[in-house]
Amino acid sequence: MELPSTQPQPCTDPDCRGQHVPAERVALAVSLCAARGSKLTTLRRQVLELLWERGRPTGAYALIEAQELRYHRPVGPPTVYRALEFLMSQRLVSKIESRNAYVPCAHPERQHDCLFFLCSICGASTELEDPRVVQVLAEDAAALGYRVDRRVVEVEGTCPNCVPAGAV
Amino acid sequence: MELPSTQPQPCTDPDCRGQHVPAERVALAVSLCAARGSKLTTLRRQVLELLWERGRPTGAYALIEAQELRYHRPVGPPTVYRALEFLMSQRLVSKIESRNAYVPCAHPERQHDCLFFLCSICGASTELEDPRVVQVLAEDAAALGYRVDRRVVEVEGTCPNCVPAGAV
DNA sequence: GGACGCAATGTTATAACGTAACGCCTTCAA
DNA sequence: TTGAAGGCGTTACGTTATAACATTGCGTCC
Repeated sequence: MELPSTQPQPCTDPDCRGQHVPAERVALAVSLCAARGSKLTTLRRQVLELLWERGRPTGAYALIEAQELRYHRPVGPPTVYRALEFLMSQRLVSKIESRNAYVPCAHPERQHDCLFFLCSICGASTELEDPRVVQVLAEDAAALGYRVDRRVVEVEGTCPNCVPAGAV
Repeated sequence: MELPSTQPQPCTDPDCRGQHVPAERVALAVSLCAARGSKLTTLRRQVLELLWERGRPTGAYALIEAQELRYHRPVGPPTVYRALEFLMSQRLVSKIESRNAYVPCAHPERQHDCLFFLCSICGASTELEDPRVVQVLAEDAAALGYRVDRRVVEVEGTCPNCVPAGAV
């Protein structure tokens, strides 16, 4: 049996195997922010809800449209970007740099940088936590003399649903 | 002694310890493209030269200005983006997704995806090759059923020159 | 030579992403 | 009650990237 810290953790919550019901995730965010004393306002919560409901990396301007449709509350770009900035500061959301898009974080209760696997066909993203990546990058950073603030790890490819069975 | 493939390779060329003279790197690109039968035109070569001379991640619009200044050849955005697209297809250049900027690749003769360490203070970037990262991400991708096309690994932090001696 | 085909580049316009600056409103504490 | 701070609205603009179409240059085939 290996140490937990040497194994990847696709989703360590026993009750969550991809079953990230938006309402539950938002409720978790509400309680987290309450505990932290950070203000998850209505607008910020709505943006988070929209990201969960979308289920895939979503651009800021798509969120603006969605906000109007879903909540009948028209918002400008600065408003949405400010909400995203807050949500990222709370680790409730991550930016997918290679797409200029945003995704909700499955497990904001754990402070970590995630890996993201992105399907270039269907657009889906899968979040993963793997301490080995963190470890290796930390070693490399130390060898180079770098201090690490943030990790961006995005793997683009084809997800299981989009890979024809048996194909390379 | 460990296997080579398990060690990071900051720069395995014996003659290159950061001594990437632009002219030499461009000459390498010329011979590589000749060998591959791909057309490194004057414009494409100039863009590559500019990237080497800049020595740090550079945005497309900065390249447009530099092209005008350095070669007295005004170019439009599509032209520069096409040149970058070609250079990336040849692995002569990588895009730094977290900055919307482009860097020349130190060792295009080796087909690989690199890690990049980025200094948020001075803007410098350091390219690194580490098979361990490739290996770990491949394992994670396999576990998730993903086929991997491209890896984006960018570590943001503070470089040795910008970290005050002894600081965290 | 000249007509064709094709790749590369030029040109115009616009899409997509992101932010600066300023003002109003609410909240909360002194 | 008033002043400070944070959150949001609004306008305008800056930055990054691409669509669509025109033009150029160059090799090939007749």
